[in-house]
Amino acid sequence: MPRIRRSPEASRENILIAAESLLVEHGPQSLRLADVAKAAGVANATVLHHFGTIDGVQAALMEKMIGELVSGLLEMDLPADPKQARSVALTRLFDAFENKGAARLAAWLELTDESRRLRTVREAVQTVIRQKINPADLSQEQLEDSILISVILALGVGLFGPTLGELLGKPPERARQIAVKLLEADFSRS
Amino acid sequence: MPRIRRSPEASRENILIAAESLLVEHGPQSLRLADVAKAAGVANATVLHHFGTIDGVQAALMEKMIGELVSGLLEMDLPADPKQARSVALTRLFDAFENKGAARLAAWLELTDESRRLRTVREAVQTVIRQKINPADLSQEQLEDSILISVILALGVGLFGPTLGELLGKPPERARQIAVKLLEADFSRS
DNA sequence: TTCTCTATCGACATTTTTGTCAGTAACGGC
DNA sequence: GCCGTTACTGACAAAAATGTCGATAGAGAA
Repeated sequence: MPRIRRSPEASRENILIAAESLLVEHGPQSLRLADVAKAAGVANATVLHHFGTIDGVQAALMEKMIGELVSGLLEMDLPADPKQARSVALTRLFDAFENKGAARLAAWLELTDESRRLRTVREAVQTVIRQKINPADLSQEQLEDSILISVILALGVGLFGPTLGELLGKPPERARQIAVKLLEADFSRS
Repeated sequence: MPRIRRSPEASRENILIAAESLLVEHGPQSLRLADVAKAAGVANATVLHHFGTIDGVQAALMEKMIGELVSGLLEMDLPADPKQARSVALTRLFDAFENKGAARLAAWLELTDESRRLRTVREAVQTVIRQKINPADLSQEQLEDSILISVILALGVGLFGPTLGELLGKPPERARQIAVKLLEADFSRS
C-alpha cells in the first residue's frame, strides 16, 4: 500500500486528533503507544519520531486541548445587549465544558498532578466574566468568588452532569440548565 | 525477617489501604502491581494471591471507597433543630467529598467508564437530602434538581476546589464555603 | 531526470509490568 | 509436640509496552 507522507505539522495534528478521541472515549489509560499509532493509522515509530516519547504525546495533547478550550472561551461572540449577554455567556461557558473532552481533560490534569495547567483556563473564564458578563454591581471579592464557583460548576457539570442526570432519569443537558439558572441567580443577587 | 501472616480479610484490607493512598497521592496510573505491593509491604505474589489480578485490586478498591463514602453520608448525625440541620447537612455533604479521595474516586470512575457505580453515591445523597434536609417546600421536580446539582457541585468542589482556589489566591476551603452558601440560597428560594 | 531531505516503516532490542509456581513458614487444631 | 491448612514468598516465565535503528519511499528543489 502507498505510504502517506504528511508535513510534520499535519502529521503531529493527525496523531493528536487520534489521541484525543482515545482519551475522551476510553480514558487516559488508553493513551498507549500502540493504540495511539493504530488510531492515527501510522506505525509506532512514526509517533515516536514526532513526539520522542509517549509522554511527549500526552504533554502535547494537554497543550493542544487546553489551547483550544481557552481560545474557544475567549472567542465567543455575544449579543450586544448587556442584559442578554450575561445569560448567553453563562450558557456558552457551560457549552465549552460540555463536550466530553474539556471536562475530562481537567479531571485528567487533576489526577496526574498537572493541575497547574488549569491556570490558563481559569484566566480565560476570568476574562470572559469580566468583559462579557461585566458584573459592575459586584465587589472584587464577590467577583472572584463567582469566577471560582463558575469554573468549578462548569467543570463538574461537564464531567458528571450527563452521568448523574441519567442516574436520576433526566436528560443529559438538564444539569447544565440548572447550573446556569443557579449562577444567574447568584450574579443577580445584590 | 519474620514473615507476617494475617487473616485474609486483614491482608486484603492492608493492601487496599496502601492502594488507596497511592491512588489519592499519585493518581490511577500509579496502581501498578509492584507499587501496590511495595506500599503494602508484601510481595507481588501476595497481592495476586488475594485479588487474582491487578484489575481485581482496582475493582475491590472502587467497592471499598464507594462503600465508605456512602456509609459516611448515611451515618452523619445532625442537630435535631430542623433549621440548623439544613445548613449543617450541606456542610457535611461537602466535607464528605472534600477528602481528596472521594472526588478523585468519582473522577476515576468517570474516566474509566465505571461511572454507573456512582449510582449508590447518588442514592445516598438523595436519602440525606430527603431525610435530613427535608425540603417539604419543594416539589418533586425541584427536589430532584437540587439533588442533582448538589452532588455535582460537591464533586466539583472536592475535585477542583483546592486547585482552582489556589490559582485565585484563595484558601483551599473557600470553594466549599461559597458552594454551601449557593445551595442554601437555592434550597431556600420558594 | 536526478538529487537531497526526511517522514515513514518493519524488525528488533529493551524495559516494564503482569502473572505462575513450587516451596516455605505461621497458625490453629489435635 | 505433631499435623494440616494456607498465607506468604522468591525466582522465574510470559506478556505488554516502550523505544532504537537501518532501510525505504514520497515530495520538492535543482
